[in-house]
Amino acid sequence: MAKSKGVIIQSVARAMDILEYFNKIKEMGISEISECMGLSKSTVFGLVNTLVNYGYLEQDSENKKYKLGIKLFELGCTVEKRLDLRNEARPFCEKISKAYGQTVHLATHYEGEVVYIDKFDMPDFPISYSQVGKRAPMSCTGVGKAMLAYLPWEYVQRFIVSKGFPLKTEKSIKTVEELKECLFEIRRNGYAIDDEEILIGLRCVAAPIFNHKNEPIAAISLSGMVNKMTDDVIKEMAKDIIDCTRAISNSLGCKKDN
Amino acid sequence: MAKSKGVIIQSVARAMDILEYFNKIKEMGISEISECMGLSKSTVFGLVNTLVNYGYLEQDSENKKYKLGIKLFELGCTVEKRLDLRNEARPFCEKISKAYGQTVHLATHYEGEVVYIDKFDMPDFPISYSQVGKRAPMSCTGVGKAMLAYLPWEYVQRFIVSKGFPLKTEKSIKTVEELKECLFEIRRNGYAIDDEEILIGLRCVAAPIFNHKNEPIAAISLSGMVNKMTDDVIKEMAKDIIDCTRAISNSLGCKKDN
DNA sequence: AAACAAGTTCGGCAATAACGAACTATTAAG
DNA sequence: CTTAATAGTTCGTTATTGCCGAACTTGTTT
Repeated sequence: MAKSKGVIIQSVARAMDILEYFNKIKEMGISEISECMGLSKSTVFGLVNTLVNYGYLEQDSENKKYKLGIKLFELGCTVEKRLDLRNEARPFCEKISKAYGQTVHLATHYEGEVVYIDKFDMPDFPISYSQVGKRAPMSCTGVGKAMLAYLPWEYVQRFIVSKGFPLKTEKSIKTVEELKECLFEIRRNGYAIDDEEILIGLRCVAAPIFNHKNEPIAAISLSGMVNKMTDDVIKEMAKDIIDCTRAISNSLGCKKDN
Repeated sequence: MAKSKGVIIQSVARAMDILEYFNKIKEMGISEISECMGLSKSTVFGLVNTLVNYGYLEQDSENKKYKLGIKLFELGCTVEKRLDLRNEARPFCEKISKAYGQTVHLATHYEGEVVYIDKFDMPDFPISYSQVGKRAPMSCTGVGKAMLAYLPWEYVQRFIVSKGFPLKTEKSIKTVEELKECLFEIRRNGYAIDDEEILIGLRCVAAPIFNHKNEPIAAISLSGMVNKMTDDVIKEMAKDIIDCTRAISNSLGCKKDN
């Protein structure tokens, strides 16, 4: 399932494949899992039973089906606290979201994917594709491209180019040349634009956040419907976003202005 | 490590023991883990390497140490969304917290322990023992006792009595008789009081939340310093908390008024 | 009441995880 | 600058342990 590097303990890998499955399908029984994963019922039962014992899965007493357990919430909270970036960024994101009345995303990257770690939605125009904790392709999002532009080319090569470009819409980046050109422009401007590349009708402006080692560890974006996001508006937004990301970067110990 | 029920897959159990460890000590190396768990370095390496491959652990590129990975944040967020209780309760908690200017906790229970799922802190008087995602003993907390009072006695027996009573302060419940007496009174009053039973100087009032099956699945508490929490104040607070928990219980499909 | 479906248990075989030792890499000390 | 020490990683062997198929149990449907 996952790209194996070095020693992989089969049963542990299978257990985590099962958890992964539950991240998509929230409730499943033993038979269902064993069918999906091509394992015998008894094997799955052993794994699931172990996961239940540790609180990673819970069994519904009514329909006997299993679901993700509260232990994952517990561990997830621990990780969340480590993301102190989130706390640093929160007031800035809130402010900018209110200022423009648009949705703001805060995201980090992990192995070539965007992971949303915070979101300030507009009640009247909620964006459903992004949810805190969820992933999205880097090449189709403003936040993703903003980070890619400042990541070493080996990273881009390894996690983006070699995997092929996911086509979310017909405007999504399709080739390496396109990507290179786009990243070059982002570095020149200091901000990234997503012009209906993940969802038709949606445009975003994003800028990267740097840590003390000057690595782009996150990004912030403002998203809105195409008709409201004219070139002039975007330019204005970009200024404010860059002010924000610079301030956050500084608070994380970043010295330079990228 | 954990109480084994049925088939337990050793390597999976060990992998989860490792994750558990990281929930306490945030950064560890291979040698450190292998020492703590009494396993050979190579065994630990295999497990850790598998966990890294799946994003459950991450290795710091500088000091080579490992820490909990972002995948846990991802799965934790999925679990969090399932806790729709949290969303239902949030406006009520916020309101009551503001009304009294005191800290409000929302907690559920799992295997005889309280798990905090939301918290509204007072900036000028933050309570540090409770953090979202963390656990606490049921017998020492208002929220815990409020739920225990309405849980079947087998539950109390199995998870509380048989485990012994944790003594957080000298006022913590020490005996079964004390507990029985206390739970009886909670049922009579409809609310629970924690009088410096988890932390000296802290008093709480709590009431349980019921689901559609009339099971006490959560509780809300108001906490404050002893001098502010006089008997009269507590009685007044109790009324408001019960109003809240009744409303939340109803929104979860609970018909009865307990 | 019987047939079915889903969860759970059992026993035997062989794959696999565990271990110790050897090998790097990095850091501390002499 | 050399050596020692510490921590991370790899390898090969062995028997432990996890895997499977089949049987058993429980509950539901026709």
